[in-house]
Amino acid sequence: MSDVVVTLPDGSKKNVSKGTTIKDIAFSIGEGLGRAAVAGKIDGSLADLSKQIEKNSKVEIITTKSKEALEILRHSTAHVLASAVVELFRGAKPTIGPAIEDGFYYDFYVEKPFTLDDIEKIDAKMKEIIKKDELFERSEMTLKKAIEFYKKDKNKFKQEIIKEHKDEVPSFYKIGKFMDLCKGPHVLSTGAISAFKLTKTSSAYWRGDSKKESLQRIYGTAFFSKKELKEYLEMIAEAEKRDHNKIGRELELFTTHESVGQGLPLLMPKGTKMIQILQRFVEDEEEQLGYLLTKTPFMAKSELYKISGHWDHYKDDMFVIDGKDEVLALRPMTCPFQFIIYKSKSKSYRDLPIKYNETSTLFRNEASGEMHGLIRVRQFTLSEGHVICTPQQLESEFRDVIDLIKHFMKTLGIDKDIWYRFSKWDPKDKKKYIDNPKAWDESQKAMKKILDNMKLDYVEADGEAAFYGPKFDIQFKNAYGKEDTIITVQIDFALPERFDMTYVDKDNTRKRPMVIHRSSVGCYERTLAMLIEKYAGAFPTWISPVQVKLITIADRHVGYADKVKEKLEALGVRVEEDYRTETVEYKIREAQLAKIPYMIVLGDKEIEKKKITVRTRAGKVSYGVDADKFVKDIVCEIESKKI
RNA sequence: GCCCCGGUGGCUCAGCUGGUUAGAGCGUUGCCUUGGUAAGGCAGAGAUCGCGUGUUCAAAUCUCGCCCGGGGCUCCA
Repeated sequence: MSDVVVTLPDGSKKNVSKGTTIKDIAFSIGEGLGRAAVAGKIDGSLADLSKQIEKNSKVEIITTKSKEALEILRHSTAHVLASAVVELFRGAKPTIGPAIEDGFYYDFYVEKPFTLDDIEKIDAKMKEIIKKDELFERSEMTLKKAIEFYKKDKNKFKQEIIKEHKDEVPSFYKIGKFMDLCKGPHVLSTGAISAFKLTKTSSAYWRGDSKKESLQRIYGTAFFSKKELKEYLEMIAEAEKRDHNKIGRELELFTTHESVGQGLPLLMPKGTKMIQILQRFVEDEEEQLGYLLTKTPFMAKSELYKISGHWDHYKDDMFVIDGKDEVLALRPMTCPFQFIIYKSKSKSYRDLPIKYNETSTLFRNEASGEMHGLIRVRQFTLSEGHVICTPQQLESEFRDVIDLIKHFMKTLGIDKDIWYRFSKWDPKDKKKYIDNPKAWDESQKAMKKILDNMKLDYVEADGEAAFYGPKFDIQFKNAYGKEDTIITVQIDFALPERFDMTYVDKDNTRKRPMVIHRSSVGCYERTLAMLIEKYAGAFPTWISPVQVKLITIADRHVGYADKVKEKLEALGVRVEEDYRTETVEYKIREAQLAKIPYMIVLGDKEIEKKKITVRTRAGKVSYGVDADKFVKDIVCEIESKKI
């Protein structure tokens, strides 16, 4: 048999006979490598361990340590899941089952949705398949045969996939009796799957299109060891303890009530206090930067939204009101209102840029399954603003906006928890986007150029733009790992024209200004949610709704405590008292659970010496502290907004 | 809008293969007690068991519909 040369990643070459498998190569390099091998790469493309080498090529061994290996394992587990489902549920049609960030899922077309019981049965069946250690056997079919195969199986989804990839030879993987269309690669056999867990079910649309068939999705995850799986599940449980929806309610920041309605949280005094602090901070900082505050109506006639394009592109998401003689709608955005203000008087190039901001209350009629705590609501308050400028000013104004956002993120201590996304339009989606390909192209190019000039690190996303222009989004992940946009900055080419906004330039001609739609801290509700999860409720002092908790040991200390409280409050420190007849340790514990930055414990000694005892929430204790000095320190800390 | 899970005093939960006045802990109210060491003592208040409907001699428990909360899909600040 003739030899072929394989080149390994370290550059070394190896002569092997034609038909040698990747697995053999791995073992020939070393016993350990052989056992750790999951798959391989031939000339850069992934391949099964059982793949035979046919010609001179570069070969790489993928071991359990690499990210790709984990994806292969998870995707292989999805096959096992599909095998179990097909065996247990007659008529279940497998569709797709990819590996995702933390695991995998598989979508099935079934008559009846899966219940929790079904999941248990599927789980048990999967364990059986794994125990049998079935081989993943690869085979190929002609296009015609493959379609025939799925015609017989009445699986139109797979047929659709095959037709979409009609330039490729359809490959199949078989475990036991279950054949599944798949590119691969997979682990050698089901026995390689040692630790998996099915995590949740949901419905999902075929091709992610809500007009297409509803499929049943099963999510799961898999790891190379039980220990890693356990650690992962513990990590998830830990993250969920930070869930703003849980601790936000526990800390009495907000509540909901069924009689108020979905997506309409009620901010309680403490939550409102936090938002007030944030709002004042934002409005003051923006005023320093030349922003002009506006206050515009919560609703307008449909005419306004027809001009802006909301009526055509956004109506489904608006609350439309019957206003007796006219049709009104609650505003989903403030831009049209601020544009009307701009237009109320003619503008010279000398006036630009004009920067309006508004702490605007917005209403969006989200689909009923969308609402989530403070993150996704039907009424929210956005730090919204519009920079109206000349095209020449666009780049520097855009930079200023980003700098402002960075400043706010840093102040809130979340600058390391966010990342950037450049959101572009989808030319195929005529309903969602204003149809003006030339303008889209120009504005997207303009934004990309600015972003690249600023050397910002960002990911690109298609079909995520606003209906009127591309967006630069600041993204974060919630306690469950779900991604959300916290802030967005948009370059708008469409609305200045629709509203016929102009300015008179140096040459005495009317010109079209550019508009930057921007937020600075995002919407207050969502930002609050993010802060709760970031700090697990233990907020930096300056934003904490209760900064100091006053704890008395016995009733006779209450008089003095009141005096201390007065002193603190006179200087704007937010104090909460706890004069109940409970044990001190219990009160302190409770205060710590409530994540309060400082606790003052008062007893006879403190009163005699006219001093206070201060404990931090971390447990650090300072005895005999002068109350005035403490107040000074805390005010200093708040002023510097140190974390 | 679609799928799954849930809704029992302010909170956390038990009861839910239908059967006497619906339980517990925490919280809360009153009195007593108080430098306590993960919860001082005693007494009390507080629940149309999410709402409606049906089945039944009988429903917190079973049907169906609706509302709200949660996890996903779609969508999105």
